[in-house]
Formats: sequence, C-alpha cells, structure tokens
Amino acid sequence: MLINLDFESQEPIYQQLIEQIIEGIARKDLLPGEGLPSVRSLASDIGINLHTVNKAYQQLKHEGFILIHRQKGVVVNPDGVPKADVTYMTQLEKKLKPLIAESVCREVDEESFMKLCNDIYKSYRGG
Amino acid sequence: MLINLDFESQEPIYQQLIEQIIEGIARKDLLPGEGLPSVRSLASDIGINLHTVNKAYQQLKHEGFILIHRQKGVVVNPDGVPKADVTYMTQLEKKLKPLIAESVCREVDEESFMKLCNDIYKSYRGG
Amino acid sequence: MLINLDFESQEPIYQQLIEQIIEGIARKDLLPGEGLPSVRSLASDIGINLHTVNKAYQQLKHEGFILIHRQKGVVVNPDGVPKADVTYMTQLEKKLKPLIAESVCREVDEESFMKLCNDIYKSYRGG
Amino acid sequence: MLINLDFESQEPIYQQLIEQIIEGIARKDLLPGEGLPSVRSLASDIGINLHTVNKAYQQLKHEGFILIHRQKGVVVNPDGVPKADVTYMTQLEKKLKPLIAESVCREVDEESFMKLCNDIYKSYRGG
DNA sequence: GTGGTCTAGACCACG
DNA sequence: GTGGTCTAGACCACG
Repeated sequence: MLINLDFESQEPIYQQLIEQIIEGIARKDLLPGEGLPSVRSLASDIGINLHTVNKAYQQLKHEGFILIHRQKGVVVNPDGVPKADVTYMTQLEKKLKPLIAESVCREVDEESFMKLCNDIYKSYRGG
Repeated sequence: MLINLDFESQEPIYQQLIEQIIEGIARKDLLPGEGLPSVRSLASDIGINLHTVNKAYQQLKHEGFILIHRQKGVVVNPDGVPKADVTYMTQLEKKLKPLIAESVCREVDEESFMKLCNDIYKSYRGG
Repeated sequence: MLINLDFESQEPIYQQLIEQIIEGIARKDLLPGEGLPSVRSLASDIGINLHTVNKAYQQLKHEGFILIHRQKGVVVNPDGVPKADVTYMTQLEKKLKPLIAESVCREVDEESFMKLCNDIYKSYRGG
Repeated sequence: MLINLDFESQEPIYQQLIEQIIEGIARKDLLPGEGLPSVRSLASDIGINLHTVNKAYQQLKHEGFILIHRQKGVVVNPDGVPKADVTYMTQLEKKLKPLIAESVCREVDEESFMKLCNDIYKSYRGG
C-alpha cells in the first residue's frame, strides 16, 4: 500500500492520508480485515508526526472504514464499510454541486463530465 | 441572487461565497456583464466582514469569473467564463477521485452516482 | 460557570471537562445560544493545554451540545441538545448495567438506588 | 458462565471482564463459594493475555468479590460481597451524575430513566 | 510495542 | 484574536 502525500498542498496532511486509505480500500489494495500499520510505524514511515496519523485513523474509525482492535491492532473493517445512506448521499450531492456548477460555467458538457467519472470508476474496478 | 451561508460549516465563508456566486452564474441567475454588489454593500447585506467578501471577489476575478472595474464596479465577465483547459480538467479529476473512491467503498454503484450528477446538471439547465 | 477538575483522577481531563459542561447545560447554568469561552482562554483559565480543551469541545460539538460558529465563536447549541434516540438509550443502558449489577451485589436495594437517582435529578431541576 | 468481550470497545478488556463477573454474581449465575476458572484456563478459554485476567481477578479480590486461595483456587466470596458503605454510595453517585446530566439535556424524563433502571434491576431478580 | 493522553510551542487561515 | 494543523516529546495504561 503506497501512501502519496503532497506536503505543499493546502489540503491538510491528515485529510490526504484519509483519502489515500479510502482509495486503497476502494481499489481493493486493502481488504476487509486486513491490518494497517500502527500509528507509530506509519508516522515514521511517512516521516510525519504520530498525532497526524492518529487524527486520520480516528476519523476513519469514526466513519466505519477501520477498527481499532485491542488484539489485532488497526484493521480495515471486516464487515466492510457502512453502505451509503441518505445522509451520505446528501453530503455527496453537496460536494458535487460546486464541482458541477464550475464545470457548467466552463462549458464542460455533461458527456465529458460523465466520461471523467466513468474513467475514475473504472480505475477502481479493473485498476 | 440569494446568498446562502452556513456559519457553522467547516468550509470558510469566503469559499462558500465563491461557490454561491459560481452557482448563480451556472444557473444563469447572473448573466455575463451583469453587475454584482460592491464589496461593502454585499458585506453589510450578508452581515460578514469586508475582507471576506473581498477575498472571494479577488479569487473569482483571478479565475476569470468576474471583472473588477474601478468605476463600473464588479461585473460578471462579459466575455463569459474561460473555458475548461487541461489544467482545469486535471484539477477536477483530483477533486472527484476521493468522492468516487468513498462512493465505491460505500457501494454507491456507478449508475446511482451518474444519476446524481445528471440531476445536478439538470438543475443548472432547467432551473 | 464553574469548572471543577480533579487532576489526580484516572478520568482524562478532557472527559471531565465534557462532563462539567454537560452538567452546566443540564443545570441551566449554560443556556441554548450562550457563548462559551474560547479554547485558548478556557485553557489558560483552567491552567491546562489548549489541545485538551479543544478535544473536549470537538467531542461536545460532535454530540450536538455545542456549535462552533465562525462569527459567534463557541456557543451552546441554540436549538437545544439533540433528544435521546434509541442509540442513546441503548448506550445508557449499557452504562447503567454494571452500576446496578454491583449495587445488587452490595445489597443496595432498588428503592435506595432510585432515591439516589431522584436526588440527582432534583439537583438539576431546583438546583 | 458466559463471558462477553468486545475487543473493539474503548473499555479495557480487564474492566469488561470485571463487569462480566460482577454481573454473573448479581444474576446469581455465580454463587458464594462457587469456584472460578484459574487465571491460566480462563485466559486460554477467552483467548486473552494472562496478565489481563490476573488484573481483573486482583481487582475483584481487592473489592471483596472473590477470594484467591493458593490451593482451593479462585472462589466467589463465600461470605458474600461486602455491603455498600458510604464510600461506595458516594462513588456510585459520582458515576450516576454524568449519566443523569446528559439524560436531562437529552430530555429523558425521570420516569423513563427510572423505568430503565427498574428493568435492569428486574433482569437481576427474575433472570 | 501500542494507542491514549497531555504538554509546550509554532504557524497559518479566517474574519 | 480564534480555531485548525502540525511537530516534538513525554508518560501511562493495556495486553
């Protein structure tokens, strides 16, 4: 599992870390029940502070992506990630809206937009 | 043009303001050449800081959505918003990726995702 | 609003802080919409680290007790605390169970237990 | 006697173990004088560390729930658990307070709270 | 060894 | 000034 962080980015490191791990799960690089490195080892591997890793892990745990098991350590949720509910869909819509609004302004037609989404979806299937 | 801000959101107010204005343009509530309120009046209307409005306007100007004339005041770019280029598409992909990754994890299938995007696109056409 | 912390206690400081604030709300010392001190000022008042206060605030925010408003700062949720739902009641039962089990073992009869609860309830009404 | 542990819980395993055994005594699944498995066998039965079981047993012994004989092994206190004293009642009140405070905030009225307690009490009588 | 908690201190974005 | 983020470092409970 490769973690790719951009230290120049505006986006907080812990947030990038969250996204990288979610992408790993989407890509099936990380399977349900699979172990993740400990806070400390991941922090030292990436060269960041353990609190930063911890913050990412806590949020991932809270959203049901991972579990912190007293014996097995940090693992991808063996029962799988909680499925999308109305709350998630609403929140997703809220995040998509400004992306689509700007695309409309910039004359990205719906077809091109869909094509882009389709490509990304494909990257998580065939990879 | 109605501005809708959430002061409890994590998202900075100036960012929300930018998005609201872009949505206004996408929805054709704001047409090319149309005037926008001055920094001062918008700030007092919404009850936010001058700096916040200014920051939003500066960024919108920088991205070609609006022009700021010393005399004519603030207007939606009469030549229209600059069309999407490779840079924009790359950046768009970067923003869509984590949304789609999480959706994949949560078993939102591609069809549902596309349906959601289509609904949003429609809201900028018919609306 | 008086904050009462026991630095010798096993219970984490941030947890004690959470409880003190919830008790303040229950006692109506803190009313909906009322402002709370900033992270920094509360930390320096109590003589603890600002991260510790922040952790308490974040959790209180997450559970709907307080809001972090970009203009008003930290305030008690003006809409009131979210009412108990099934999840809360289940969790409450889980916490009460061991207390009652030990009380049963120690021959605290139900009447005495209820009396104690009643006294505590009263302390949040009349004060 | 069934031991029910949650390895994903925040609550330490030894603490959960303590509570499970106290509940067993409250439920009269475990009677005064009755034997408990040895540290070693319980640990291997549940699949946890020796130290964890030992820590739980030591604390139960310290609080008078069990006796640890070198030869007879571990038994539920034949003289019964020490009755509640002022210290216990004070400590009980301290633990109940935050539960009731949060319940008050969430509009769990006293009647519902009492009903819940009554149900739990009943589960230790009839069960 | 591992996560949880806490401190001290720093920088930054926001308003 | 305020919250958010990040670091470095420390101690402790847990298993």
